[in-house]
Amino acid sequence: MNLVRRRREEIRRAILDAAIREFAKNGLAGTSTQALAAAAGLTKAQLHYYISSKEELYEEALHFIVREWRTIFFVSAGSDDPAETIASYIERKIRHALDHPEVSRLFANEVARGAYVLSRHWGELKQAVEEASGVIEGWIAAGRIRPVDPLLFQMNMWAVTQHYAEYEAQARHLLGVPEGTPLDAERIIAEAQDMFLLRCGLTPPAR
Amino acid sequence: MNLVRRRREEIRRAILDAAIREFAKNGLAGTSTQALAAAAGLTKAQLHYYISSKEELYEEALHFIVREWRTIFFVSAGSDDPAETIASYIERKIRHALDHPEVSRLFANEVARGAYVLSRHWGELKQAVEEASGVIEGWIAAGRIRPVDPLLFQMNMWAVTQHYAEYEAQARHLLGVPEGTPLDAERIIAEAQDMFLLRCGLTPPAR
DNA sequence: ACAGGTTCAGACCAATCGGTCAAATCATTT
DNA sequence: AAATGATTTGACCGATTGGTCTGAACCTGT
Repeated sequence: MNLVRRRREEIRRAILDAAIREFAKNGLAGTSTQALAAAAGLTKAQLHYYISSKEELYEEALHFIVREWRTIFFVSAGSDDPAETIASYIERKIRHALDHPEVSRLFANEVARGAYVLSRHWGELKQAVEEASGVIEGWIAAGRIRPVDPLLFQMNMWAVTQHYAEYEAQARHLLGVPEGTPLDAERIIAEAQDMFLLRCGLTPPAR
Repeated sequence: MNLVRRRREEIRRAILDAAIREFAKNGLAGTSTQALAAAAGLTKAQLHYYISSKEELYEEALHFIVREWRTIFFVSAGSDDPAETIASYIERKIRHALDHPEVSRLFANEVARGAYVLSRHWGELKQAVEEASGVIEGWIAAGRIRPVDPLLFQMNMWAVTQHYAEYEAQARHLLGVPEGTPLDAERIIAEAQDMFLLRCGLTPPAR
């Protein structure tokens, strides 16, 4: 029945969530199937009924993230206005990093290791980045923004927005925010937006 | 004799290097003592003659990094000129990231995991950051730079400079730089300097 | 009520884990 | 040359690893 199918999909979803959380914490090699099973509320044998191997689950989790990001973050979004486009991208990206830090951390960990598993999905990533580069170059040619290295500009936006997920523990400590309460998203977004807009010779919104 | 002592220190240094490399790749849990020993050119038993446990070696590696960084990176360096201070910090930081990416990666990995091992050394880090915040606030008060969130400004510099170590694989792919050749340090430094100087309302050097 | 497949759990596998140990080897001092 | 300490070695420990297998429990359509 489809009640059975729904239950199965719930379990698979729980496994994927657990995988992202656990792999983000200790990496591929550092995460045991035991720990994965426990985090998903299953026994080890039960987990292996749903997945075929740890490596495959790892790759599936990464693939899931890439697919999700591809649909959420596209620099050339909506408006044609450079300031609005950049500001909106940064806001969305930082909010995502603060709300789902494990996702960003898993991705970062994989890239830091050399991204061998991820390399299969790099084609789409490069394509998206080059599309955005085109948009930015258009802005420069039209004199709408100060000249910028389009690739590095994007990488730096990525660096800053990801940072608050990867370095959450450090940010907490430096900003004096205890474990329970969330980081001040507005403050972080404002500073990041100001920075990248000023880099482009654009006027940041009054605060 | 001291030839014996030198030999012992050579081995300990080889172990530390191997530890940084291996821990950076697979994290604490994901790195076996076997792999550590092999990377240092020793047998497992021999390794345990020099270290007492994997955890302790891990902590030692982290402590080494913090100590090293404390002496290399001090934002309030040399000159009193904001532009020069910022530009020099960024250059030093990015060169270090490109030359010793494993170091940055190990640190990032530990922080991403929650920095439980590192937390002991966070006092000194916070102190250094707050000193720098004082310097920056002084610049703002004197009207020498555009108002900035001093803490977030520093965190963003950290984010960008670290990024080219942590995301080296991605940067290689996007910039089209094959595995053997180094990334273009000048290009990366220039873009980063422009960004942070413009954020402060300062004029970047002509290129 | 029963047959059919789906899902589950416990025992189990070889391999590897971090770490120890005693015996052997090496280098150095006397 | 004998004695002494510093190193190295391979065998070994119990625990845990990723993964399998079997048989029981559980649904579900008839």
